[in-house]
This record gives sequence, structure tokens and C-alpha cells, in this order.
Amino acid sequence: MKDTKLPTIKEIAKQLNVSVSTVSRALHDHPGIGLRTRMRVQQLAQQLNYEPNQTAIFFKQRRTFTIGVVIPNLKEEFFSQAIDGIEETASSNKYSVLISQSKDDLERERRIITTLKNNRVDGIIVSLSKQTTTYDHFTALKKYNIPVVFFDRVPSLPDFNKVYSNMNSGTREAIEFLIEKGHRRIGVLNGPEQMRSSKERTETYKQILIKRRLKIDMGLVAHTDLTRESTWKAMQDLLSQRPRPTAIVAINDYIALDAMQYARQQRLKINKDICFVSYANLPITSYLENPPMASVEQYPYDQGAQAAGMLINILSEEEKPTRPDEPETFQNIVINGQLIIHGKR
Amino acid sequence: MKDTKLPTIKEIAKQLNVSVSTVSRALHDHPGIGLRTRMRVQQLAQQLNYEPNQTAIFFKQRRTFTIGVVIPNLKEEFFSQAIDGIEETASSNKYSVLISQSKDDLERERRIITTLKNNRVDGIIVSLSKQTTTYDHFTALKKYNIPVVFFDRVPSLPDFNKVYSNMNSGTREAIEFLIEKGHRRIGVLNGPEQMRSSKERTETYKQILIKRRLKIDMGLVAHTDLTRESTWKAMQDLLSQRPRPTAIVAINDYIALDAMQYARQQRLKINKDICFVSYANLPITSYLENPPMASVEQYPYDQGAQAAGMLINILSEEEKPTRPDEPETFQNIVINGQLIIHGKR
DNA sequence: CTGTTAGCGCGTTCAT
DNA sequence: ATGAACGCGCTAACAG
Repeated sequence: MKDTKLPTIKEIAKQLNVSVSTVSRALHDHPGIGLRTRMRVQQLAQQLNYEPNQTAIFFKQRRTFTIGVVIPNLKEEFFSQAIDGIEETASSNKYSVLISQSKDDLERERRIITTLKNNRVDGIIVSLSKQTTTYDHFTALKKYNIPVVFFDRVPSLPDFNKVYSNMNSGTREAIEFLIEKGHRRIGVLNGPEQMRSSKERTETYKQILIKRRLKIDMGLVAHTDLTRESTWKAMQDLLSQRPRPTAIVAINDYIALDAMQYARQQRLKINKDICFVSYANLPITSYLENPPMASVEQYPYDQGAQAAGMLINILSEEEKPTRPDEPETFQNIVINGQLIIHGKR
Repeated sequence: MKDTKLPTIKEIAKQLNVSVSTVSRALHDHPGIGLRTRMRVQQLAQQLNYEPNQTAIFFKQRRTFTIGVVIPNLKEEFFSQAIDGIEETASSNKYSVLISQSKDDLERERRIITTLKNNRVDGIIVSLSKQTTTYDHFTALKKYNIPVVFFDRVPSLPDFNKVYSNMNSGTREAIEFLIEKGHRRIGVLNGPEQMRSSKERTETYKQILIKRRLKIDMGLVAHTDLTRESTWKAMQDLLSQRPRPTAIVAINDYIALDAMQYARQQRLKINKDICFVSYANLPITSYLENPPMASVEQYPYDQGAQAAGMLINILSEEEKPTRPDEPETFQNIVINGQLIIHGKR
């Protein structure tokens, strides 16, 4: 009962006194196989519970119908939702998904890429580690014909396939929303200064204030390194400005929550003394007594699904006959972050 | 530059005028290979960027160093945290992780199992779909020597490897905690009646009240099918009891949050008019203005890590010589759900 | 110490 | 309509 040998086409062939190739063809409904023998083969296969050995097929076909995924971590809901989207579109296209976490460690990211390559995944989806600023371990994959699609945390260079969300429109919507609500002193609780998205956010902020002819006060732009302590410190700065800001745009929901805690400690009433708008739109916010007034949704599930779709698309393009050295092209999907206004409850 | 052939041991062998087996051995630091040739081989391998073709190895070795994981979904934080734990211990043992979602659909679960089997994963970790009440698709795996470890949603039968949390002790702690806080009318917002854990919870509840010589009122035990509507309905029942319960034990954090919303709508002050204790301890609760007073932590990350550890352990046991038909044994790890008391803020 | 050889299971020519 | 034979890349048994 233990190592029962699994049935192989050879086994079937022997029992039926035909050749293995006949069996192989019959199982694939190859035209030009006697209806009669085909039936016999398929029936026996069924009866023996024959299932093709994928590892052999992978090996022979040089493809594995497997997509490798590299993300910084699975803890953040953003990423697990992205994986959800990836897994969903992958599996409905008969692909499997191999997952690894870089833990925001560049070395680990490199190792993972090597492993995935050796495992002969057909393609790779990546959201970069925070440390990553060089891309040689990805460009190297071209030699092996393994396409890569980045999402969310994408390289700034143009020559990669990417899916990411453009926060500019969302930021604009958010700030204009606040202005229309009557806010004139709007603070920005921004991320680390070196991050591109932080710079963009500040830039957008200034543009809008200028357009609306409101005074710009850079004291209202604070930065956090995303730790709670740092966020509180930044909040302290913001709240000490005079006149005090009446609304704050926070870089993401977690940060907003930390900021709101701080504000509450300072005896400020959320949504009354001070309003919050943030990015990401975590489901949890709907359970808060006083949630942020609005959030810029980044659609992680969609980003994942789109990335997987793009990759699978590229993979199936590859099957077609390669025309003589056509120039390499890169795909780019930009998802517009959109402002979701939360109903009062 | 396109389909550049990857270097193989054969290639290396040719260039060095040695046999492939010599190369293979040299690369594996096989004892009894001339230091000299070993060096030459390893150096050339390095130089050619040689990397073994894992698909060939998988095929030949009949193992893939891959663990299949089947969970109902990735949306719930509980599961993504479990995956996190699985991935972490798997990768530190050189295993990869192949993930699929059953979407609580039995048919899908079956198909996934078949696919994983054909992909020759070395073992499988499963958290059952809600629909699953038969286990033939799992028992069938024994024939293929693919061990299975269940976690969290485990079969009730004894002959499986499992990791799950025992909620009894946590339930007891929770209720006694409330009693000590002075509560005498404690409601239970329980899950579907047919669920084993629901029955256990009710049972434990009664036992404790008896032990503490408190009156048992089954009107204080309500059931929800986990939808928000159903939860609100159950809350309506509970709150209409007289005297009204002053505390409620909810089956999990999500349900507790729904229940708290309902209570708030009824103008009850959380943690004042009515207290909540729940299971799971989602990180979000720490951001609530009035979080549940306490939660029974179920340690999803640990459950995942333990399950992976158990599976890898079983896999490495298998390598050892099989003693003559020793009786099959099953491993069982029970994690005690533990009551975490949340600090007031 | 090293080479030769035989598969692993499958798909794929090339014959017939 | 079917079969024979080859090879994918690697490991391991068997020979020297």
C-alpha cells in the first residue's frame, strides 16, 4: 500500500499492447488515432486513475505554468490582497503561484529571484523591497526569457513592465474635497522625504493651494518614517502650528490611525476639531466610530490581478512565432487612485 | 541574445574533457573527487553561471521541495498571517510554497488537491473549506505518499495530522474574566449551531456558570451565521433579554465589531453599558476608541509555522529507512487560545 | 579517483 | 493509423 507506483503511459501501453506514443496521442485527442484505440486508452487511463506527471512535463516542455511572486511581506493587508488578485487570475488561467517574501531585504530578494529562475517559473511578479535601487538581478532575467512585471513598488526606470497606482489624481481629489468642505489650513502627514511618492504628494499639494490662491505654509507638511513614534512626533509638529490645521492628509490608513490616536490624546475630537483623509482604504476603517472622512483607494486586488493578467498575456504572446527582432516593448498600467468618501455613521 | 542555451553539466563536462558524472560529483563536493578536478569544475561552473535545472532534479528525484497550501481564502487576515508563518518556516528549510484558495468550495478544493498531487508537491497543508465534510480526497493522498497537515479548520476525525487552537481554555478565561469584573448577565454571540466550536463554547459557558453558581439563561446564547444581518438580529435578541446582559462574548473580532456597531446604534456605550470580549485579536482592534476589553488570541502565524514545521518534520522522517510496517501515527498540536486583556486608552 | 550507462515520464520526429 | 527511437538534464549504479 505504500510506494504504489503511479501509472504511466508506459504502463497503459503495455496493458493494451500498443506503443507509448499511441497512448500519448490518444490521451491528447490527437487526430489520426483510431477512435477505437483512443477509447480503449482513455478508458484504461480513467480506470487506473492515470494522471500525467507534471514534473516530467515541466521538464520536457521547459515551462511550468507557474508564476513566481516576490513581495516585501504578507503581513500588510495591501500585499495579501494583491496576492489574492494574482492567485485568482492565475488559477483561472491554469497557472500556479509560488510566493516568497523579500522582507524588504535586497539580498533576500536576489536569492529569491535566483531560486525562482532555477525552478523555471514562466514569469515573475515583483513588488520591490524598500532597499532595492539596482535592478541587475531583474534585467538578468531577460537572458533566460523570464518576463517580469512589477506592481505597486515599481522601478523608476522606463524599461520594465509595471502596474501601479497614480496617487496624484487621488491627492488632488482629496485636497480639493477638504477645501470644499471649508478647510483652509490643511496639513500633510507625508512619508519619508526621499520617497518619490512623498515628493509628488507635496508637489501636488502646493500646486493646488496655488491654484486655489490659498496661502502655502510649509510648516504644514510633516514627514514620518512610518513608525508610530515618528508619526506622533510629526503630529506634534503639525498640531503646534498656528492657526492649527483643521484637516490632515495622511500617507496611509495605518499612519492615519496612529495620527488619530495622537489627536485623541490631545483631546481633539476626530471629524470635528480635526479631520483626516488618508490613502489605502483598509476595510478596518469602516469599523471605526470616527473613521477618516475619506480615503484614496489603491486597489491592491486589482493591481495584483492586472499584473498577473499582463504577465500571462506576455507569456502567451511568446508562444507566437517570433518576428525578426522586433523592438522590445514594455507595458504600463496606471490605476488611478480614487477618493472614497466615507459615510458618516 | 534570446534563447541562449543555459549551461548544463554536459556542457561543462565537454569543455573540461571529463564525464558528466564527474562534474555532477564535483559540484556536490562528493568525497573521492580529485581536489584538482573539483576546483576546475567549480570554477568553470561559476564562470558559466551554471545553475542546476531544478525541474530536471525534481523530475529525477521525485521530490520538489515544494509544499502545497490550500486555504479557504487569502482575504481574511487570519489566513494571510497563517501563510506568512508557513512561508517563513518553509523558506528557512529550503521549501517553496504553492498557494491556492478553495473559496470555501468543495469542488474547488478537490481540484486543487489533484493539481497539487500532479505537480508532485512533497506535502500539503490544508485549512478546510466550510463545505467539506468528507475527506476522501485527502485520504487518497496516502496512496501517493503525500502527507497532509491540517490547521485551524481541521477534520473532526482522529486519523489526521492537525494543528489547531483549543478555545476552551480561552473561553473559560474570558468568561471568568468577565465574572471577576462583576458581570452576572453574560451573553454569548455564538457561531452557527452546527459548528463544533460553537457547541464547545456553549458547553464551556454553562459549565462555568454552574461552577460559579450563577443562573443559566439560554436566552443569553444567540447564534449568528456570520453575516452582518444575522449578527445584528442576534444582538437584537440578546439586548431584548431582561435584565439586559452587561457583557458579551463574541465568536470573533469581526463579529464583535458588527455587534458593537449595533450596540452603538442602540445608544449603548461600549465598555460602559455593555462590554465585549472576542476571539482572534485582530491588530485593528488596537486602533478602536473603545476596543473589546479582551480577546482570545488564536495565533494564526504560529499555527501556520507549526503546521509547516510538522509537515517538514514528517517529510524528513520519511527519508529514514522505513522500519517494517510500523503503525501509522498522527501528530496533533493544540495551541491554547489565550486571553489578551486590552489596556484602556 | 573517474568514466559509462541507464533511466526518470513524457512529447515528438521519423518511419512504416 | 501506429510504432520505434530519441532526448530533455540530472543522478546513481556499476565498472574500471
